[in-house]
Amino acid sequence: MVTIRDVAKHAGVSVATVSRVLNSTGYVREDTREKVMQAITLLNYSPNEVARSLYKRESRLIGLLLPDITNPFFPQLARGIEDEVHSQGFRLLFGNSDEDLKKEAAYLHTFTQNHVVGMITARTISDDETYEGLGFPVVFLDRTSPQYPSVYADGREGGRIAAQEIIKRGSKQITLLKGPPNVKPAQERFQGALETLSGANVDFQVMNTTSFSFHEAKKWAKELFEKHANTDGVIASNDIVAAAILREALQLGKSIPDELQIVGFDDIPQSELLFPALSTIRQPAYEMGKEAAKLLLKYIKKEIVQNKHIELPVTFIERNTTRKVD
Amino acid sequence: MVTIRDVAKHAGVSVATVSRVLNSTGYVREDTREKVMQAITLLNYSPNEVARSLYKRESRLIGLLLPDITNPFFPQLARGIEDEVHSQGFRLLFGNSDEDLKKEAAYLHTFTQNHVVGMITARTISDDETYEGLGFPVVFLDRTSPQYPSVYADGREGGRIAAQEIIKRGSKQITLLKGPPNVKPAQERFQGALETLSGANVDFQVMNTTSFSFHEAKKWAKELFEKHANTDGVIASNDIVAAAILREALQLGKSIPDELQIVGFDDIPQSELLFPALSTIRQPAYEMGKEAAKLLLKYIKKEIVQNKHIELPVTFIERNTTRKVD
DNA sequence: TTGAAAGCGGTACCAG
DNA sequence: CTGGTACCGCTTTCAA
Repeated sequence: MVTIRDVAKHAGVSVATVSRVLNSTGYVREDTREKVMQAITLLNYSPNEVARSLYKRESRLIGLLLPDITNPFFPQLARGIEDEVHSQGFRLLFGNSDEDLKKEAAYLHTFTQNHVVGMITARTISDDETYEGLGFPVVFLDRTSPQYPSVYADGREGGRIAAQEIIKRGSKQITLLKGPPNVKPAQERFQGALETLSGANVDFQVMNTTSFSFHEAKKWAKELFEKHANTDGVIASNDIVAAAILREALQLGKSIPDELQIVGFDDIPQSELLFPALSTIRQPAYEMGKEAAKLLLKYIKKEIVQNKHIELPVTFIERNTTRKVD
Repeated sequence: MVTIRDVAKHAGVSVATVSRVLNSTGYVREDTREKVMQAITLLNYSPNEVARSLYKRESRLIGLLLPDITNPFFPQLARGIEDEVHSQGFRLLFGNSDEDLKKEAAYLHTFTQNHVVGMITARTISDDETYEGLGFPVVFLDRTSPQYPSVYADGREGGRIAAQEIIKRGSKQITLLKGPPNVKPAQERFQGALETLSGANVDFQVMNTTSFSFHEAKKWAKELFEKHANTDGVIASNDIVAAAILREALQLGKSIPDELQIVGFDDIPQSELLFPALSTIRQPAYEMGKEAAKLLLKYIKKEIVQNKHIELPVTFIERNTTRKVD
């Protein structure tokens, strides 16, 4: 491994000088700078991040904590974050929390022990004390937080829109899925939809689904049609569940969207490939990730931030599990 | 930040002693060990990974390079890796390469600069020189490599099985999708299927699809039925493309699987939620990730490894885009 | 069984 | 404009 000392020796200068040209700090005469640069390229030297990190007490690493990368909503987020962060020269220390306090604590520990300059967390359970006194900026993603900077989509509005659109298209006996009680964004969608449904001239029922997983989704779908065979509109808690319901409905021979309309939530890439293609409420996941990264980077660079809370719009993506209106 | 010196002072010993109890190296009398432990818990001390990493020239970080986490096959891999690695006390430095040599080089650089103890790469383009002289073990995932340890599924066999199963179920005019030419596993599947198809009593055509992306998938699907309207069996290069084809076929009013059979590849979680549920060749992605991590960890711990190449079996998952046989 | 001290590879202060 | 050097926090000889 070639060190700064090797470079200094080769260039016939001191390590201090090499450090200066490396970081473009302080004065360095042009010709010595060039000597140093030559030595650097000659030796193919590149500074040791760990040593730098030790002295400066900060690395170029950013912590990223997601509930579960296996949930199709998160890869988009992660990608948005990575693209932004990478373009600014930072790298990601990544972990899945499973919304498990123990794992989360382990990662927070890792992050501090490795001198990350900041972190992004998409945890949705609401117990913010865990994040106190961390010593580096934290951005919450996919949920609001009064104290912490955060980036999120307007879930409540999304819920409202979902309900409005399905009502507008003629469903009269709507089933609203509740989604995991501890996942805040899910509950906001739910509340939004509930709000609109309550005020509208339709019948509706709430079904208490408690998870998002692939496995469970099939279960909810079955249960839904057993309990509410006559429903003619479903507002699902996310696209996975919506896909499972669509599947079950087709299985039962229901015609979509004529007999039954379905609206999902998230707009994961796969939703477009379903048949009929899923109508859904889109959350701009990639952009959310990107915005979160930008926001964090501002804190890291100690720029002044105007809005510590960034809300991104949700939009109704009309595809073919809802009827057309004019 | 509380350092080893603080602990030493509190315990009335030297930093060397604290280090010894921390690492359980060398001799330390039981009662001094206890004094130290008390000081540690009292001060809530935990050692600085960066300092440790600098001296030892190795961290507890593992590099993970995936082509694109947004491709639904990779989150499973990533999760398998993370679970294993995390359980053994290691953490992940993660990046997407987009199969781009520049980005890849940037990450290799990051990994070395941050003293990773090893890395896993799922890159599929075959230019192994990039990985020479890295100074830490590398495990290739999702593809073979003669020199490097690697974990992969038997793609060729998968291709054969796909072809056998679709033939067995009566398709006579089969369309085989080629998949991205630079993605090795895709080409192996292709070759396997081609091999079986060539030797069988069926007509078939090869369609040259060059990517896996969601966006392109729809295009291939359209193109497929324009070019080969009379095809009665499709072997897709992965489940995304298969989903797009299923979608297009249903759109065109084809009855699945009676008129047209479709076999995918990968068995991503979503495939089960399609209607009809997708028959596919399963690659055990999670297990592959886990095995890759285990293999790497063996190298890291300098254990003797029996097989540097681990091949996992692929299996035909019979669902409803293929007909039943008895 | 313990402590002093020399690094690991950088950064930054201070003197010249 | 440049060099010497202390120091970041930990590990590991070496000597006591």
